Amino acid sequence: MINPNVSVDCVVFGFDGQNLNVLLIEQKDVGQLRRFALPGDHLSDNEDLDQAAARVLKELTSLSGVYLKQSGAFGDPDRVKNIKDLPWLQSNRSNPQARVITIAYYALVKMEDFNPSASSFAERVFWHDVNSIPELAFDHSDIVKAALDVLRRELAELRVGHELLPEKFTLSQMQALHEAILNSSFDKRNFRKKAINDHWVIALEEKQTGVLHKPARLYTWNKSRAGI
Amino acid sequence: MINPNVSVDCVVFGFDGQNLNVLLIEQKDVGQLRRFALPGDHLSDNEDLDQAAARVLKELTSLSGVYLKQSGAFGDPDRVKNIKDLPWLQSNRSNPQARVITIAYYALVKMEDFNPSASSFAERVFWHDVNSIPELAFDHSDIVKAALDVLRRELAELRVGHELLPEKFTLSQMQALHEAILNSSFDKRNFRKKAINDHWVIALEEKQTGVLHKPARLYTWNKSRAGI
DNA sequence: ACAAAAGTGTTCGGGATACACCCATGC
DNA sequence: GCATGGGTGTATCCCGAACACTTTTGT
Repeated sequence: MINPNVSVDCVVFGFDGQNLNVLLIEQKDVGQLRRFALPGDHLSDNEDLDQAAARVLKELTSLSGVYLKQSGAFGDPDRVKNIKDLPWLQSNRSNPQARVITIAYYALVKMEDFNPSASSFAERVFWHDVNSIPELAFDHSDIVKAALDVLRRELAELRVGHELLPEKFTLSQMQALHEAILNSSFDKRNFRKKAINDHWVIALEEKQTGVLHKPARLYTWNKSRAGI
Repeated sequence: MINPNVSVDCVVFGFDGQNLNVLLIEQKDVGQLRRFALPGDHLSDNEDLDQAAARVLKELTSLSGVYLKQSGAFGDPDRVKNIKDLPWLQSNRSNPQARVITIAYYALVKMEDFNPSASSFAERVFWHDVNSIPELAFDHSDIVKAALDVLRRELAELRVGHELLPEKFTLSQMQALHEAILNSSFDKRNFRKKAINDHWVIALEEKQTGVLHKPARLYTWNKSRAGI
């Protein structure tokens, strides 16, 4: 049984080594409207909120094994009452009027690790650059904004981001990650000093191969230090 | 109509100039069990989560005009299934088995400003020192812990705490507030330097009266600076 | 030899910390 | 005059910010 009053929505941020993206779905809708939304659906009985988020994400996008963290609850009584959302609700919900409280989750993944693929509910699943998100269904734009805030705060405390780089990575890759998430840029020397002095990473006796420039030294996360 | 699946719980921190306390209720229970819990109840139709928190708090404790902020959602399917909670649920809920997802809110108040008084659901409403909280109903102990974490992070960024001091206050009072919330102590000189240099406060040309020692200078919040 | 990214050191200013004594008032 | 909290200054350290050139590899 599903719970008609409670849903979960997932804000999955994807990093491709360059830019930060958000995973969106294009919902099947009546008419030729293109509706973009976050992957989300109702809570089922006997499942935890965390489990629900993981299940829903997998069902809608085929992504699994993603570490989802709660980022807030959204319960405006009118959050699913906007006229623009009505056609979709009417063709997809047994009670389109029902009020829905949603619990938002967010996650960070390496885009290359996941091959999102659409399921029954979604016509299309795709990544979209986080800096130019189109209009989304319901209050999903607010949910993304809030999740991004939380993400940035967590990154500053190094509680997220470990899953976004390969096992062995270069400091430039790590810097690109921080720059993409925080949408800013840092001085290379200062960034490296900090990463090393604060023991975020451990230097390996290994270098990149196959690059057409000076190969960079590889590093790995200092697991005892970082919030892994 | 109330929503059987969603509730709000309020963690109201109270400051008396000395110590940090939490507002608890003693629920009416069958038998002679004393049950302590956070003020909380189900969401009603057509009310926002924020409104629900304010309403519930007022109904149960008579506190109103309190700025409540969300601190998390708790949705373990078994969070209201513990045997210790069953008698109360049976005598107070039409469907004691119903699963309940709760949205937690927290607030900070001056204890002297509020005279909590019990309502129908609560036998007693009282403040309890935050450092020695008794066992609470459901998962309310976890909710308090989580709220305290959020509160401390917000205080560090000076986003809370303004409502806890009189309009005009001394720097010692302010320091006591920070020390109570963060459960630590600071050097007087350094604390004052920071409060003044960072323009948290504005010095007034006024002094305390009626104290049996050197009267302290009074200050007020710098409203343009602080997150008021 | 050239392109492309890696790698590296120093200076400066500001904020956090540590620390001990005199001051104004009420009784 | 004594008890009580109010009030003040300085030295040190560490961190963050700014800033430009040389090195290594593949082609």
